[in-house]
Amino acid sequence: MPADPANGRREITVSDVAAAAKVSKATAARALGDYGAVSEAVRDRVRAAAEQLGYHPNALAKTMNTGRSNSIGIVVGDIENPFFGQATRGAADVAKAAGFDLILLNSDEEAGAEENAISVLLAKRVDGFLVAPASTTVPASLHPAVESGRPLVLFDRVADGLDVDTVVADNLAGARRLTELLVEAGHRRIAFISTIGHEGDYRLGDRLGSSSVNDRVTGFTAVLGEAGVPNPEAFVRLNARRDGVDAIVRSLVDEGVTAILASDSLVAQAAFRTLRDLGVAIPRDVSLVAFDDADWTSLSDPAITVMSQPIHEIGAEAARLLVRRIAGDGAPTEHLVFPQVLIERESIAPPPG
Amino acid sequence: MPADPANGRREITVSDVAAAAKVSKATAARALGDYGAVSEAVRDRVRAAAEQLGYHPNALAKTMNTGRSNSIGIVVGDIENPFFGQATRGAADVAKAAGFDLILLNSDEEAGAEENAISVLLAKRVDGFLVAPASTTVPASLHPAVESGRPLVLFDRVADGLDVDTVVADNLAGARRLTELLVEAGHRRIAFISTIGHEGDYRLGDRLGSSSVNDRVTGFTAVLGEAGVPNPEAFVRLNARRDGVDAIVRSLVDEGVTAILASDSLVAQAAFRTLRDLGVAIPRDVSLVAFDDADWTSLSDPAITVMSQPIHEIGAEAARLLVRRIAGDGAPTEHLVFPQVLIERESIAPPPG
DNA sequence: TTGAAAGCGCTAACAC
DNA sequence: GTGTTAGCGCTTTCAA
Repeated sequence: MPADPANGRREITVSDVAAAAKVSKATAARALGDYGAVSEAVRDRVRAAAEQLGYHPNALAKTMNTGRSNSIGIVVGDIENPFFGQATRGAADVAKAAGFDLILLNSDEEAGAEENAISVLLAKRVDGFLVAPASTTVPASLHPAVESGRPLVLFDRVADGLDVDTVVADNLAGARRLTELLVEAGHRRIAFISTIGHEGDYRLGDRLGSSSVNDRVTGFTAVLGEAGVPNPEAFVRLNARRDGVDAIVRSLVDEGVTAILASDSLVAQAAFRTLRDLGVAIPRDVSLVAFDDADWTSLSDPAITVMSQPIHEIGAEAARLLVRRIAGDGAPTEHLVFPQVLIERESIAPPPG
Repeated sequence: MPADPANGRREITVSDVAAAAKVSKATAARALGDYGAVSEAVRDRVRAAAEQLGYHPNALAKTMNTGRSNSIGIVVGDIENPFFGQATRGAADVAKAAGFDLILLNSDEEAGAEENAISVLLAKRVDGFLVAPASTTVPASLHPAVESGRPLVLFDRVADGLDVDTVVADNLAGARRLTELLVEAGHRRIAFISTIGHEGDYRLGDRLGSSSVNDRVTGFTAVLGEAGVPNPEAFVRLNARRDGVDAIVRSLVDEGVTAILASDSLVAQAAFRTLRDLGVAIPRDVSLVAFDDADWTSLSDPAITVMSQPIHEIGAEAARLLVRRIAGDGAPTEHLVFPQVLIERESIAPPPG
């Protein structure tokens, strides 16, 4: 007695409806599934029988035949992170409008978990993938998705050497602008903090595991270099997840850094707390800027100057692109880049002294 | 040529692997699926062939036979809301550990969308449902889920007249405590604000559409009544989504209210902004307290006194319960209630004057 | 327009 | 331990 969970009842099938309506299974299926040709009379009769019996179509059986599941797999770093919450919502709305549902998996930014997620989605025969890749330099975990032939759209990050559609924000320009603001205010000792993992000290030209962080670091060090700051790479602090933002900020303050650029709002939040606990005044003692217009950044005292990204739209656009690919759009690979917008608030001041 | 998307290739099946390994389909399936009895030699041979051919199991076909899809449907109000982000993450982790994936749908707190979501999940033959019901007084949209015989666990809210498991926080006690704090500080004109929809003015005994908000209002008015405040129900402001928190707060200030209890952190955030824009000092002119320890509440100036809920744990526990039910646990319906914990900060002061 | 029959990829008896 | 044979619930030829 398969196809039924623990409880006793058997699901109503097309056969049951067909029998009740006194037509063949094929005809009942046509009437129920809205395809092929069915006379109006028969159609109504079948529908009535279905209603009467409480028929619920089995989408899985349909998928077995058509090869289409009407589901999209989405792999995010962590759905609890507001960034992914917003992107997922944007994607969900577009997907739903196009008749797709989302199967959601968290990767925790780990390649292993990501590969696992892809494999689960592959087994469930999703029609396409939406992923914020954990590693954009070694996107091996994405290969199975690519090889499956099902469309894959990357969002928030691009991946090296993978010919797939991507939807990201202009992190390079955003980082440049934020850094310029700090430099113009007179800062020279500016630190960049990110949670991204990286072996050893950061050196100019190193490729970071996330293309977006990579672009941010590149923009940051470039502007610093142009401003005549020697060894700008020495101001890049990575591995903040492992080492702790708190510890990093403390040592930065000791080292006399006068400004901090946080790579995301979670890092900024931790840095803000540490500075406050340390009694270091923002922006009088240390200036602080960040990416993402998280809600707290406009509520804190002082409010934080941020580079805002159209997160919702990035998710939505990625889904739109994916839906088009699923529909068979064979246009060349697209790489969409959304502009970021600066929101100036009160967290920048000239360096002290 | 079914079972394959737009592109040309055909998926590798158990039959292909069986042929390559020169065994029967059944044996290949046993080796691949890790069930039944297979000799080690054959098992290795089959696995090697599978690897070689690039075999990926079709979970859907498996579901057709076993009746188990290893997916759980989760219906939340809005995944962009931090509350649901956290609860979903809690649920996702437990689900994954038990071998289940999540199919995520947003209801926007509308019964229609919720019913739709349930029907989609039913068609996809999820093994169980996790839902934060849009309406707990008229849970009609949940009936199809209940009738399907597949387990359903409600979280954050209970539903009237539905014999299903629920996992919620103790909103009544939480609201009482928060209100007591305000009363003890000397407040008498205290307003309660929620986005929940309600026809006409709130009257004592009205059942609100969300059991959690209902409990909060009940606790709030009870404490006010015990403190001798006449007509406490007059201080309950609902429909804030429709009318706007901003407009409500402005009129409240005009009416000389000296304290506000926000039903959730999103309402609190909007209220905080309005008070700030109005130049009304918190807590000197108006005290403000809220539910949920959202990150901004400890970063704002002043930091907000809140009633914190174990959101992550609520999601996790709901998933744990559901997984047990799916496994066939026939124990009586459970109603889990988690305590809320008060976090005192600086947003309460005696009323002015 | 309708029906009969085959088949999607897998599991589950049952026999050997 | 292995193979044979039926299905799961649907769609899809192909005839009638």
